[in-house]
Amino acid sequence: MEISWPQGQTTSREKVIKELVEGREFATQLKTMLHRPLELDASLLSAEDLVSKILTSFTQTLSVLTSSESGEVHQNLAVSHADSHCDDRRSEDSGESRKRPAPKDRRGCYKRRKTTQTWTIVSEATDDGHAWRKYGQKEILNAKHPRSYFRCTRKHDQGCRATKQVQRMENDPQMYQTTYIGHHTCKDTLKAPQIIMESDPNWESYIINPDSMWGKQADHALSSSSPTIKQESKEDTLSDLTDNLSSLGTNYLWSDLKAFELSDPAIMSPKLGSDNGDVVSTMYSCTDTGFDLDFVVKSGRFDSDFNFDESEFI
DNA sequence: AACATTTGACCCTC
DNA sequence: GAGGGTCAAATGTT
Repeated sequence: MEISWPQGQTTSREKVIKELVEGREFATQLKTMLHRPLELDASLLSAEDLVSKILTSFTQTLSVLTSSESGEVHQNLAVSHADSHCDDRRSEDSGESRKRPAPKDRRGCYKRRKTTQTWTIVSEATDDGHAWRKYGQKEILNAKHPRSYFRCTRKHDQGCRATKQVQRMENDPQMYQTTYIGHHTCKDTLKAPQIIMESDPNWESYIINPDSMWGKQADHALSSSSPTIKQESKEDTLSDLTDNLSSLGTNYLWSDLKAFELSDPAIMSPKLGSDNGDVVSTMYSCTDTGFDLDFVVKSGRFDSDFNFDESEFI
C-alpha cells in the first residue's frame, strides 16, 4: 500500500507515524497484559488505560489527517448551510395547525450524499457502541424485510453526519447487513470500550486477540471463511482511509463483540441475548477509497493483513 | 419534560 | 414514474 503525501505535510506524516507507533506500543503492552495477567507490574498502566491510550492514538492520527484534508471541511460547510436553510423554513411554519399541515416546500433541504464513502458489514449484531436514532423505515422492493435508517444522535448538537442503514438478511434472518454512510465526527468514541469492559469482565477472552489485532498472524484455525473489505472508489481521500481504520479498529471491533447489548429491538433477533458462547461472525464490505484491506472477525478473532508499520506510509 | 420511535408524506436520483 | 432516502408530526417511553 502506498500513500502519497502532499507537499508540506511531512510534519503531519511524522505525527501520524508517531501516533501509530505509540498506539502499537500500547497495544503490545495490552497484549502482554492479557497473556500474562499474573505477572502484572503495578507500575504499568491498567488495561483500561491502555485501551484509552490506543484510542487516543487513533483519534490523534485522525485529527492530523482530517485537519490536512480541506475538501471535507468544504463539504461540511455546505451541509451546515443547508441545515440552516431548513431550520429557517421550519420556524416559518411554526404557526400552522398540528394535523398534517399544508405540504412544506422542502426542496433543497435534503442532503443525500451519493459521493460520501460507505461501507457495509454483515453481522449478528447491529450495535456498534455509537448512539443512533432511528429516523425512518422503508419496505424495499424484492426484500422480505424492511430497511431501517439511523442517524447519529449527535447530529444536531455536534453536527455528526454519520448514518447507517440496517437490513435483515433474507437468506439468514439472524444476520443483519449494516451499511454505514459517512463517519462519526462526534466525540463519543470512548463509549464503546467502556461499555464492553463494564458489561463483561471476561471480555478479553472472546473479544480481542491482540496477536491478530495488530497484524501478527496467530491462530487461523477458526477462520473458515474468507472475509473481505471491498472498496470502490468514490470520493478518494486520505481521511477516508483513516476514518475506516478508526471504525474498524475501534467501533466495529467493540461492537460486534458486544453483540449482546442490542439497540434496536424492532429488528433484532431475540435469541441473541443468550448466545454469549456462540460464534460471532462478521464480514466487512467497504465501499470507499482505493485502498485494499482484508479483515475478519470470526469467533472473537480479529485477523488483519493490515500492518501499522511506518514503512507502509513511505 | 425530554428523548426515542413510528409512519405517512415529500423529495431526489435514475 | 419507481424506488429509495429523509423529514417531521404523532405517538410512545423513560
